[in-house]
Amino acid sequence: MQNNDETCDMRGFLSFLILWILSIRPMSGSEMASEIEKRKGIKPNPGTIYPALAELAEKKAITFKNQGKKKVYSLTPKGKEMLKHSVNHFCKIFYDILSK
Amino acid sequence: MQNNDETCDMRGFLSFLILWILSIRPMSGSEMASEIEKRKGIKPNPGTIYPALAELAEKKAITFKNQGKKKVYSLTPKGKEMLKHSVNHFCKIFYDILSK
DNA sequence: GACCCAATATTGGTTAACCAATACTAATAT
DNA sequence: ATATTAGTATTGGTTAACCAATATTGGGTC
Repeated sequence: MQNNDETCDMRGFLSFLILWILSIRPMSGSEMASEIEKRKGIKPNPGTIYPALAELAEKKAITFKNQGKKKVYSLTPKGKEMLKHSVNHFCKIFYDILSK
Repeated sequence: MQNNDETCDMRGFLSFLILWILSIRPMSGSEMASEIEKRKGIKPNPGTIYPALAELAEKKAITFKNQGKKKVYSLTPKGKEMLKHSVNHFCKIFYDILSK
């Protein structure tokens, strides 16, 4: 843990976060990284974000369209289902945090 | 990932969850494990929960009182501060999920 | 077409969260 | 006081999420 007072390093949440953010709006890998930086304060490395995107694409949770030199990713119907399921799980665990 | 459709395995959230649950009410390690099972659906193993509790105790985030054969853990002022900080971080990342 | 840059991809290695199995401890019962 | 059992603790090993560094690709520009 980088910060000694930080109990919540978000490890394991990256693909969840990706699906969530893509449900707000489609975007490219580099935009994703910046969006995640806004939220977490730490920008994921290329070696982190691209394999994560590749894995989600292989699972048919996301697709992309080439747009210039970027790949604009968006959710597939399967990805939306997965996200819904994960959000349910998430909320079951943390239901009483949101109403703090 | 156990479930192929699960994007959110909560790895890395255990100590955060512990602080959160202890802020609701003090409880022992075994009770913690059951409470976590209720939320996550998976009960953490002894080899997971007790080292986590020991680490938080060493950081002075929690203390305990012996009560029968149990150790009833509760938050210290420092633990409350850490939790507050972590909840802020958490909400910064996931602020728009809670209002789904 | 040669060069440059942004975006994407890959490789190799590290770390830490977690589990399974086993050991210890303390209270209670017989 | 011995056995039992719930609770707590430990040990050793596995796995996967992540990073740092490097490589590749694809557009634009001169």
